[in-house]
Amino acid sequence: MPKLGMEPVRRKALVDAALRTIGSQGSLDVTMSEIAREAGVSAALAHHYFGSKQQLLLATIRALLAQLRADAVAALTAAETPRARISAVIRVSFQADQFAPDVVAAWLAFYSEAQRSEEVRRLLVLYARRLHSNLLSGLRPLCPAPLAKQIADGAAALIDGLYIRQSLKAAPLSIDASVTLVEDYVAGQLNRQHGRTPSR
Amino acid sequence: MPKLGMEPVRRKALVDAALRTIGSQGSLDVTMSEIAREAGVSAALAHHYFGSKQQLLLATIRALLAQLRADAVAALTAAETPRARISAVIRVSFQADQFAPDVVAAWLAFYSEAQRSEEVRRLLVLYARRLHSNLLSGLRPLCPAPLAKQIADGAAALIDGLYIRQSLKAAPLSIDASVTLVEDYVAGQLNRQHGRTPSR
Amino acid sequence: MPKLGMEPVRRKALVDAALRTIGSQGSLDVTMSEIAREAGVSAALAHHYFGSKQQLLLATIRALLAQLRADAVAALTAAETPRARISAVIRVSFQADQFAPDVVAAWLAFYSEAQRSEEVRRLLVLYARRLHSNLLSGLRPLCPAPLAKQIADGAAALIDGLYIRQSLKAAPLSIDASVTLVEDYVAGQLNRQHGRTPSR
Amino acid sequence: MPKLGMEPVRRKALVDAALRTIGSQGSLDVTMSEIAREAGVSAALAHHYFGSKQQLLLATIRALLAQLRADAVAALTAAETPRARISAVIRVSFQADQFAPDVVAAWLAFYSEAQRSEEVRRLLVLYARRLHSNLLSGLRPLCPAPLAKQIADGAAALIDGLYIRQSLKAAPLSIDASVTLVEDYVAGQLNRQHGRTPSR
DNA sequence: CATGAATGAGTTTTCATTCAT
DNA sequence: TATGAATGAAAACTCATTCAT
Repeated sequence: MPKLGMEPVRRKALVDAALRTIGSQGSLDVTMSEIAREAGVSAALAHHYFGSKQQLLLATIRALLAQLRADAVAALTAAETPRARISAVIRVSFQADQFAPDVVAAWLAFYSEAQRSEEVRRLLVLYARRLHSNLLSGLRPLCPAPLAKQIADGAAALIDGLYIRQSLKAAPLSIDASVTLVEDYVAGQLNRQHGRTPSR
Repeated sequence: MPKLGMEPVRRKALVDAALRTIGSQGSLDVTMSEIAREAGVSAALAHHYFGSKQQLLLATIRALLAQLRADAVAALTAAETPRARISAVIRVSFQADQFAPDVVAAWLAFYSEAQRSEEVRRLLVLYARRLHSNLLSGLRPLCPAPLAKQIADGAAALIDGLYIRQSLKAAPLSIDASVTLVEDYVAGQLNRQHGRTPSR
Repeated sequence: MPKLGMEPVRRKALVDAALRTIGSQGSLDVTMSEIAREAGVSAALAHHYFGSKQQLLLATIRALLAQLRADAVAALTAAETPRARISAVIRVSFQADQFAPDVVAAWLAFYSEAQRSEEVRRLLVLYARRLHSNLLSGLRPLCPAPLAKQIADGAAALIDGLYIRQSLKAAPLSIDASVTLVEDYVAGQLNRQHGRTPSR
Repeated sequence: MPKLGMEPVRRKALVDAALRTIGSQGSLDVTMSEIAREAGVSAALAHHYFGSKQQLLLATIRALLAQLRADAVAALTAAETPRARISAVIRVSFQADQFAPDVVAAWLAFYSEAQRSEEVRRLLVLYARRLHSNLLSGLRPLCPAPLAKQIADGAAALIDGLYIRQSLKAAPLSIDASVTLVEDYVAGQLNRQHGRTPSR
């Protein structure tokens, strides 16, 4: 008995299933059948709704980024000072569900895919820019523009690097330690503006 | 025109071809045929010498890491002060050939593969440990152990993060800028030891 | 034009095709493509339904044995005296469709495969046991247990030996001659119980 | 330092290696490389001497049959009465080295191959005829021609059947029991000539 | 005499995708 | 809306065979 209005339900189920499957296998090399089975539908249905595996993958990445953006927006809205905005951005990046091994593995797979798919690349660049600009919005009031930009670059890289290292599951830093590391970086760099110029 | 003693020649040619192919496609999803063609031999020969695709891939990663290690050893040997050791490690990580888009793409692919292959994971963990300990060897004389460890963690993550961002090819930091970023991080953190304890 | 409920139809078609192909080639070294072509479907479909070549092969042997068993059961049920049971078992073993060159060739191939596949071996041992016990059920009322067992061993071996010789297609014994040979063996051995002990 | 007169040495080594390899794997699906390795030479050399895998296989069967024939000739020569000739033939068929699992497995593989190779078939037919005629030479003096032929057929089939059952390695009859079984068959049939006609 | 080097042809297997129902 | 049926295309891997040395 086909129900009406199933489309959004199925789409979401499939996107969720895709994320779970990719996360648990740590690779985009999952089959449509696996994803569909995980979602409890046939592979043909996944095709019906998304047209192709690539499209389902893109939808999945978009969903992940949308979630992250929503969390970031919420956190930024709640922050009352520039410094608090910075901390909010950092915290969101390491919040439990984003930093879970599955999700980290999925992120990695997406980065890898970005080498081949211009569209995936575009999405990740978007995320990178957003992270950068979110950090910047907190840093700009606190230091000169060039330094703010540099700190934002560094903090963003640090966050991504902690993700990648997390994916190795060896000597993994805890969420707290990760947050501390980035906070310290920002603090250290903000401090420097009053001291000597950068080394090297 | 078969010549004798071709085995090492072919092995190297295949490993090099694999790295090039993986780098240019940004994925381990390259076929043995592609790699073999790139190396100018038949796919059967690649199997003959490496037994399986997986083994050729492992040999490729090992070669990449071996090169990196050799460079690091050379750089560390030449360094005369602890501070110089740190800079040497940083510089090696961003030296032109390692930071080339192809190589960065290959790295990313390897990280992704580590999710599925215990052996690949082991190799990357090894690299991570080595980077960490190389940094530590320069940091230990300069600050208390806990701080040294933390800075090493941060610098390593920063390096990896700059790699990952490089792979997106958007707003890419130059080699120099990348080196500066890490140097500044280390400098900033070493500075902090005289101030208050890390935030949080 | 996909129809529903094709699975059992295809499975049977593939098993039949496998038996025909193996029989006509006299070897398990047939390709999935050949079998699939014979069944009028794609090789991919054969994999879809059986998972692997080995599984299709096993299903084929099982089908052959199941047929044989069904025939034996029917024949045994119809037999009214112990002696008739023995004759029934013998007759079934040489019934036209089992003794056809194709089927004999397939049997041979299966025996050969049993050397490598524990599962195939198990199936053939099962068949051997059944043949033995079917013979025994007729023999037991007619002579002491040890002799019954010996006659069953001999008759079973004789049957198998006639099969193997049949496969050479040289100086082939007819079905009737084969049946007579085994019947005579049984008769001769049953006779002996009243005479001297076995020679040697 | 190539030695002269190596040809017969290598040929024998390869044929022996082939028999061992086929026996241990229970199949003709052994590779030239395996055989060559077992013989301690390169696969190329095997080709050099035999031209093709098929030729090496044929040489191997011929060697096996030649050995069997030599044993039979020796045993027949030693036998002084017709009855003793029969027993000699039986004994040779079950002598330890022929009845070893490896050799039995090889035999089976050859029978299977006979379905595809006319040449292999010819060789096995030859063996079958020889066995038949060897038995006949002992039987002819003891009973009328038609019965002699029938007993020879039966004994030969019994021998082959015991081989095939041996290959299953389940409830295997010992060499002695196998010999007894055939002897009893012959004795029983020779006896019958004085009694009633065959049943059925 | 002997072999390492090399490959073409072939086989199993996987999978995204299509289609009729 | 949903799916079972079906396949073409591609990929890893194997192996007998050839050839130059």
